[in-house]
Amino acid sequence: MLFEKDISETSLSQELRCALMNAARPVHLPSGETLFTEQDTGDAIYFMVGGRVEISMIADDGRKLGFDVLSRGAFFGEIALLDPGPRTATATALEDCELLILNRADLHQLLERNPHLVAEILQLIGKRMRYITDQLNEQILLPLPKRLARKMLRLATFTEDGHRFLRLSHSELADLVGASREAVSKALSNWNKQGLLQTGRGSIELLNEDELRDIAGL
Amino acid sequence: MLFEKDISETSLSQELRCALMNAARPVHLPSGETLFTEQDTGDAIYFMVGGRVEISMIADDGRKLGFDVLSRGAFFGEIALLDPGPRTATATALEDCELLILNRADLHQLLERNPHLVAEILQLIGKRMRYITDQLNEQILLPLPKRLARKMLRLATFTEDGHRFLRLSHSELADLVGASREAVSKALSNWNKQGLLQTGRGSIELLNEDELRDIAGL
DNA sequence: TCGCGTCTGTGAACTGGAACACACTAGCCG
DNA sequence: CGGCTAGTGTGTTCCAGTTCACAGACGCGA
Repeated sequence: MLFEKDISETSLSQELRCALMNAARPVHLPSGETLFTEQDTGDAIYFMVGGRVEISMIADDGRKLGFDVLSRGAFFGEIALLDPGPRTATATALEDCELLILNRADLHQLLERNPHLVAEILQLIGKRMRYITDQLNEQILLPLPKRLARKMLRLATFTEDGHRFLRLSHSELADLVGASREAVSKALSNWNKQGLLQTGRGSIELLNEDELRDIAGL
Repeated sequence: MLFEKDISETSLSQELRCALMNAARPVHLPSGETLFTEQDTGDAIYFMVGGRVEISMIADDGRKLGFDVLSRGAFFGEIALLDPGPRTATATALEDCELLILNRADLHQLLERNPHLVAEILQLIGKRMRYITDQLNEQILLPLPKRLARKMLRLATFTEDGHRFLRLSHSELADLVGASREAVSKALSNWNKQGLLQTGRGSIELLNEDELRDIAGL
């Protein structure tokens, strides 16, 4: 269930990509900038061309629940696009980002002109719902180590030398799995000692992916 | 964020309702019967005409996480409709149910014939995503009492004498808020003593809705 | 009417993970 | 270079909620 892969650029049809390029407006989002927060209104969806964006939700007590870290090929903001109203999450740039923005009116115009794209869009939305549902499942039913291993496997990107690694601090990871920084640190340093991975400042390299997959129950 | 109300029959346009009635096939589902489970494949969506259906997810260890209890006016099964593949949850009839079933091919035909329904469908899907996202939020970030109070307020139906009540056992409720039966029993009997509600065998009547709403943080 | 199974109330022990409290380290900037 | 600010490692305490363990209580079926 590799979400990023599923909706990566390659998973969009040539046709949809073209249509989007024509209908959408390019935007630059500087690192650290917040694109929108919960309670903001807005009816635009964003497609990522470059950079990394974090999607998170802030609780009343200030706790932050990270939901995802997205990069090239992903999209976000679809809920308010489909159902106008407050956004359900906060989107922040972890790095300088290049985005394509498409608002509600644009979407409907696009679909009117290209009715055969409806099916593809609906399927994309379906995949997204699948992913959110899985998250709900995992966050509630799985214990921390499993959640952590899964999240790492999902977010890890490839280096040129074939290894997989991720550029996230322990506390960012903690937010993403709904746990405390300390708990994540402890799990990671255990796995470090066992040689499953190699922790560094703000980055983690996966050394034994199979074993991690095993821990994740995959 | 009353989901049942949002997508209740009244929230569907006259037009969409008519189109559905024509395109969809009526089905009867006897009490206790399971309509589909996770891993089943299927590409149909179901609209509820009568009865109650429970949507739940089963963990590897057998634990059950209830997701929702739906009644007249609600729909479910939309994920596999939009994105063919395994179902993400299990649907079981709590009572005898009357349903309308619409499969993927039917949907696409319907949308081809009535392209202006696309917008409404997309919005319905958007609302559903909103709801699932909220669930994710609440389940992870809120403590048990809050979750419990919210769930009860959401699921309570009206009696003829104007009170609100729900027909669920403590363990069913526990599944729905992702907690143990005992924890739910304890919370409920506390509130019972405080006069906020009246517990009975398999049913709960809400006496002080305002106070409960307060506990729920709404 | 008597069971027997399901639902409910409530304790007691246990535990995963949070919160708190430090010590230590790597980089960054003046 | 020295100091300052994240980021990390690890121990201790604490607590919400689980698990286990019963004891009623209601209600249905024979």
